[in-house]
Amino acid sequence: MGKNLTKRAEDYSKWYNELVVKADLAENSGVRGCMVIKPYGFAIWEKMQAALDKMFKETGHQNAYFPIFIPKSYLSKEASHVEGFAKECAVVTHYRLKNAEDGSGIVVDENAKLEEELIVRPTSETIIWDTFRKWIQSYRDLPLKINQWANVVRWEMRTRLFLRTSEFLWQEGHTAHATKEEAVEEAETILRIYAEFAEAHMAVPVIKGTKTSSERFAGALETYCIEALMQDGKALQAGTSHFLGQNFAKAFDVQFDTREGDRDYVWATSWGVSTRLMGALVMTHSDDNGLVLPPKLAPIEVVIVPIYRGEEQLEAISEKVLPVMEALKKMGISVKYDDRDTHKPGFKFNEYELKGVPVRLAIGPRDMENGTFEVARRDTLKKEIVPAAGIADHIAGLLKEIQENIYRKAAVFRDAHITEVDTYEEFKKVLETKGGFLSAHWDGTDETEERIKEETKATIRCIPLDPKEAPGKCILTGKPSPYRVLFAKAY
RNA sequence: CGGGGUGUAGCGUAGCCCGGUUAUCGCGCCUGCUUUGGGAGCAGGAGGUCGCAGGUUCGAAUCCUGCCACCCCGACCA
Repeated sequence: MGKNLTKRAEDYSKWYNELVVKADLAENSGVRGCMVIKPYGFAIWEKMQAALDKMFKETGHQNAYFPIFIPKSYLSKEASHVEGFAKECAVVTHYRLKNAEDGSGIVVDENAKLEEELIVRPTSETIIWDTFRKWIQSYRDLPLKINQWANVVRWEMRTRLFLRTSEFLWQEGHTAHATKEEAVEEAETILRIYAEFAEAHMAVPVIKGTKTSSERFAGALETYCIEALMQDGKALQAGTSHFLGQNFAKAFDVQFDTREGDRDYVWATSWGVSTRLMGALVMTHSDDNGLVLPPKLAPIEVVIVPIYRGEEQLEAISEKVLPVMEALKKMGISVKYDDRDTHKPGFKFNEYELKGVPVRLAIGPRDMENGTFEVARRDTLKKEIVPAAGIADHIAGLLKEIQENIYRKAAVFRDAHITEVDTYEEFKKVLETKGGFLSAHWDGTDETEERIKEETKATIRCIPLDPKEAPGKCILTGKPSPYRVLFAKAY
């Protein structure tokens, strides 16, 4: 990311905010940590949605929609769940306003107080499980695999654009299964889908793992996660998938008749990814010239900029451009022809670099003579002259290469920032100087994790799946440890 | 909720300490001409409750009091 980026969070945040605003992605709306997602940014989100939705449906999930308001009493049915969310809920207490008697404006009508307050959903487990009770009677109704695309509200004390906004968009999956094994398998399947989406579509390499008990979702028995590394050396939790056991089934009394004629509680999972992924996308690939978007998620994959003098030249150029656009569109590549005469080519070049458009074609008098296009790629900023004949195929290949290249670049960076450390001194030193993930031994206790967090601000991001058996000693206490876990400072 | 900081045009800002003509500059915007292969040049122009309310004063962006909003740090955070 380069010269403008330092290891200090406040500088990074400044850089990031500026980029996002300038890149037409989003800006603070001034509504308590919310964000306005501009059309260009939302187009990225829509592409993410489409790809994920396809993967969910291919694995037997169906979309549905549940209310945004949750009766307060629902939230308290699962003890650890309410404990985890109670402190960050927006509450609806009244349903009517009126004109103030002294004419000072609109006030809440105290006569319109709700019998039971409504919570603006911070997540939908409770209202969905209240519904699942009515939908599930027999093993024949299982598995029930539902996904919802929605907004949720969490009244965080401090917010950060994309990463922790008061309101955010996400998908939340909720499933019910007849057996524990099937539910665990579901949670792991979703984790694989998330990882595949992050790596193949977002070009963001991730580490799959499980959370320690202190970082686990409120109400879950196991939380699986994918963790990504940002360019400033901090980790970002990019998605979670939870095995909920029978906690919610018991809290909401969801029982079913088994094949054997018994009665049992169902086994549950829930999982989600949010607009935070867009933050991950920006912070993983962007450079000092602006966004770098992976072709698979770029709203515009190819932009064509004509360089001309006068109407006649533009018409002649357009004649060459239109067949290329047609050919690209036939291949399913999104292409924009920017023939505005209100901006000069140089301005457009910079604008589309800022927006992260993967490939830019330019065509001017010189190319008209030679029968060529100038092709520029966003990831390396390199330019080449390519014959017009067969250019669509060339571009299709280039887009694939860019998709792979930015993934490779991010993976090399990530791998270079996983450091094995064996002493607490080394741990602290690497954390301060290099950052990134620290692979270290831990004695498995909450107390040790807590103390390391207090002293260094690093947390255990995950216990990697299928850890190599490599016994060692906890860096803090020296007690035995079966395998290494990954620590990092996180967003 | 505690500590620190900032509010001046669409955006970024100078001026404030030490009150005094018409509130500074850059970007952007509008008009015209020339330009167009890496953010164009020149000329002209529009745009302001100086966060809000009150006070001191002949006079307040500037001093005083109160309030509000936002940012940063902390506590908090699938």
